[in-house]
Amino acid sequence: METSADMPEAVDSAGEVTPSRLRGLPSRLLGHTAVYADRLVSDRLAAVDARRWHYAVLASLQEAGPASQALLSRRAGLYHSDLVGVINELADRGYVDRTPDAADRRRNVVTITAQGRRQLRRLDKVVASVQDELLAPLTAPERDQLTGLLTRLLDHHSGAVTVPAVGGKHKPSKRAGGPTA
Amino acid sequence: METSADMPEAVDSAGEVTPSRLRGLPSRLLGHTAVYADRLVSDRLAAVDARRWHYAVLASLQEAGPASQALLSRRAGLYHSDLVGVINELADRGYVDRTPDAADRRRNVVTITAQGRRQLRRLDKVVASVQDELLAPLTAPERDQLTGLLTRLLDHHSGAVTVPAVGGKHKPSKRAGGPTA
DNA sequence: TTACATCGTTCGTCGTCCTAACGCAACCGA
DNA sequence: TCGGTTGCGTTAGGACGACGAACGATGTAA
Repeated sequence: METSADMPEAVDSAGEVTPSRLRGLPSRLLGHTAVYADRLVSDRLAAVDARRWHYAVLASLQEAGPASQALLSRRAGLYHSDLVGVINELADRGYVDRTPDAADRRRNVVTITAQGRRQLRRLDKVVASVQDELLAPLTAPERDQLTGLLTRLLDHHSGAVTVPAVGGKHKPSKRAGGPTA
Repeated sequence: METSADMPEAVDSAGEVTPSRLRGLPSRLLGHTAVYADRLVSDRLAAVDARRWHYAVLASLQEAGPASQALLSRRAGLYHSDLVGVINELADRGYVDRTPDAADRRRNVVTITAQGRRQLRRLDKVVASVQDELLAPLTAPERDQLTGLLTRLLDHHSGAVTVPAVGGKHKPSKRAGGPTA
């Protein structure tokens, strides 16, 4: 259809309408809502001096028990490079202990502390309320639909070994190889 | 519930299960799928020497006609700071013209060229096929459901003037003020 | 012993979102 | 006609997340 492109004085008119090509684009909707969600979560967590990964790591420790950093990074789904800082922060706040493993001196064993458990419970509440805030406009069954659909997308793309390398002509393509999550 | 946390030898066992607290979290699902989608889109676009913003800007020019950079940035939803580089890239490739506006010498009028239109058509195909790839596991009605739900979330949070500033105690909160998009 | 894999850590890249400031030009009210 | 405000394009930069590369120290298997 190509909505008329050669209208003259469209330079001004302050029309700030999103192009129709973009308005319904799933990838775009996904990206935008994710940005909103991230901001919401980060802000709410910052109010209790926490970050997203704090929750993931504490939850992982609580549910699956003590772990080496390598294992922990696989379980929580963040890069081992980035885990270091998170563990530092959690240790500074007294939420986890990081002690060298006697059995394998390469490893650190990370353990959640009593304070860590208390913080985790606090975060549970914050996270739950943030989900509620995020999904406010949706009814309960709609929320289930959404998480169901997203879960299926995620599952699908996790088995697919990521982006089968299209035509790799122009650029070295960057970003190949499946993620950890 | 608290799934047993004090199981002994959980340090190894290579169990890479995502904690149950995280598995169904909408904000997390959203973030992860968005990352996947972004990567998919970026990779596919890179194959035709394009980036996400290229598409947004070309689409905006095509649908709403020539515009100053300021207006364009509002329409396409990217920051004027970042627009500069995008326009440079598009101009380098001959997809847009950037000419000073005689009527208002502060402005540049950005116009899509014939080549730009051709590229846009190319990108249309790429983008469409990427959506298909992204939503592969979903049926047509399910896809509609998903975009519908996401749209509603987005609409809701767009009117809400963004994050009503919770308690602002620990940190200066960073990131206040509503976004452009 | 030699070769290789793993672990923790540091550093650096890239893209996105967003702020701040600059010089310039246009506009508006006095 | 002037002076202030506002808008424009541009540059520089910070914060943050996903991700890669490499290194020394350690474990493990040939």
